[in-house]
Amino acid sequence: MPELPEVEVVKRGLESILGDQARIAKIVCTRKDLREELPVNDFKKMPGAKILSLSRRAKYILIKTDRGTLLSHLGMTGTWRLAPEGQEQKHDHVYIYLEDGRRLAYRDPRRFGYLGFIKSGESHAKLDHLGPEPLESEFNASYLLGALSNRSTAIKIAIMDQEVVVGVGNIYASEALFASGVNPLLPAKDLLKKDAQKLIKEIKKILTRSIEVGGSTISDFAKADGEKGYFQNTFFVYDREGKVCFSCNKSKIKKMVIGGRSSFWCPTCQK
DNA sequence: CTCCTATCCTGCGAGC
DNA sequence: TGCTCGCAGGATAGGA
Repeated sequence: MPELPEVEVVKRGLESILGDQARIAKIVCTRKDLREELPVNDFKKMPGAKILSLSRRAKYILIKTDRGTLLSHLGMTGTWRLAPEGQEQKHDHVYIYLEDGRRLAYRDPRRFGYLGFIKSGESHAKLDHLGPEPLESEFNASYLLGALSNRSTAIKIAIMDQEVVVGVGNIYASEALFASGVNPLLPAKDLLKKDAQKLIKEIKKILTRSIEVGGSTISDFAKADGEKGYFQNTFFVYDREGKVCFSCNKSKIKKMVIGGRSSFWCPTCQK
């Protein structure tokens, strides 16, 4: 499901559910691994842990407790939801029981997701080597031009590389490139400064707007539970192969697999 | 270093 | 209707 906006909204949903008083009663795994092994031994130490705060880094959600931090990545199909007794679903892999009787379920059919544990005061390999957050000021044109200066790979692949900038996935990469008029196949190092500025502005704009749209559904946390797809966003190019471009009203949207991922663009608007 | 491919896994919709 | 096939929003390892 998720790129950065979706993860941010799930994080806020969890935040609103958990508040600042929640304590974990127990964590139960219905299998021993997702993509990687679940930290079942660390989970065993969690009964009684107080949840202190929720945060997000890249597409990871961090659930900080007084016994360490749970690290969640939703992969392609991961979802968190409130799951009262009797509302189990196929592919529920982990349940977090709260002391107040509620229960969170992590469901992930494809199991591309990840659940890990960070011991208090320690770092975690998954969080090393991540590029800047796209909505922070450090993600700016001079940074980006530097990061791309020796990259001959397509710009679309480059902006999806989490070491360049985090959180931009396949859909928003296509959308941001369209909005900034940059051809997705352009060698990254050939990006002009003015286009870098435009691209950064559009990435920030698109991600911010998507968070806002998703945020409006937060009160109904069930909606943060996948299946609904992205936030009813109107995509300008994504999944619009062969359809007329909304901007120039002339060209048909092209599709090409770039770096193994479907990519969409307007040949007129993106030279 | 960078680049490129394959791969993990299930579900769904298009097409026959 | 039922079946097969291709594809899906992520991330990584490993080899060139």
